[in-house]
Amino acid sequence: MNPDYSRSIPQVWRRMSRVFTALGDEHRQRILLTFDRGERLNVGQIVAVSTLSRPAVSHHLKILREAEVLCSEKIGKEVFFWINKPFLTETFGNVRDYLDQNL
Amino acid sequence: MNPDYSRSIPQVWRRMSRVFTALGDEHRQRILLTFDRGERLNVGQIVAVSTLSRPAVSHHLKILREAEVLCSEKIGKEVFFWINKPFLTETFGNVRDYLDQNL
DNA sequence: CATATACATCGAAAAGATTAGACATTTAAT
DNA sequence: ATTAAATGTCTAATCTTTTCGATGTATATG
Repeated sequence: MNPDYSRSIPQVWRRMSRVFTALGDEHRQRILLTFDRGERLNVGQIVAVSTLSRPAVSHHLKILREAEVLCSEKIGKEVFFWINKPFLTETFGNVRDYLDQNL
Repeated sequence: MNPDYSRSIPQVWRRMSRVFTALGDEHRQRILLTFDRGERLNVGQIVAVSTLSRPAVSHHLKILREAEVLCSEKIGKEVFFWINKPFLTETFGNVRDYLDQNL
């Protein structure tokens, strides 16, 4: 048993924590799955297929961006989002490796 | 763009959703990381290293069990928990494969 | 059978997350 | 300089999750 309740969360888990939280919400999962391969979507497009208001979508996009699940770039008046696929692939791989090696 | 906002969550994601939610909470992450390799812990042991009350720990264990992150078995008066490592390894692998193939 | 142990559940309070309207900001076009 | 378009932020209401004391249930033990 690892009793070190205060310092026990390793780095790979800390970074993953926000990913778990970000993807634990069904609206945010739907946003993620709205993207086709390599596609970039602006906020208006995401709002258009969502059932939520624009502020709500904006809120969820912020959480996804802060978790590094999505990247964003402002071009003119628009803000484009896309999936941070390298990060997600690496992170899920890391978690699986951590499981294999430590748990 | 995938505009099918209502039916778009694939099976692998539906099952994963509860895992994300379960692991999105820091208390539940700490519980998971309390286990050593292949170890089985009873509720009392988990409560002992936690900063939470027994009902709170019980609540989190229920969520982890329902997400299939942990397995449990009652033996006598005690309930033992252990990490469902095969499921976690498989599920994180599935998610990574899904990312590679679809996003 | 009475008591103790280990755990789960109930219920209410507290904390936190989500939501949408109103407002603010940035950028482009006239 | 005005106006319009795209997006972000603020705020308050609502909803959900978390929390713990109290109570309930199952199992073992004297």
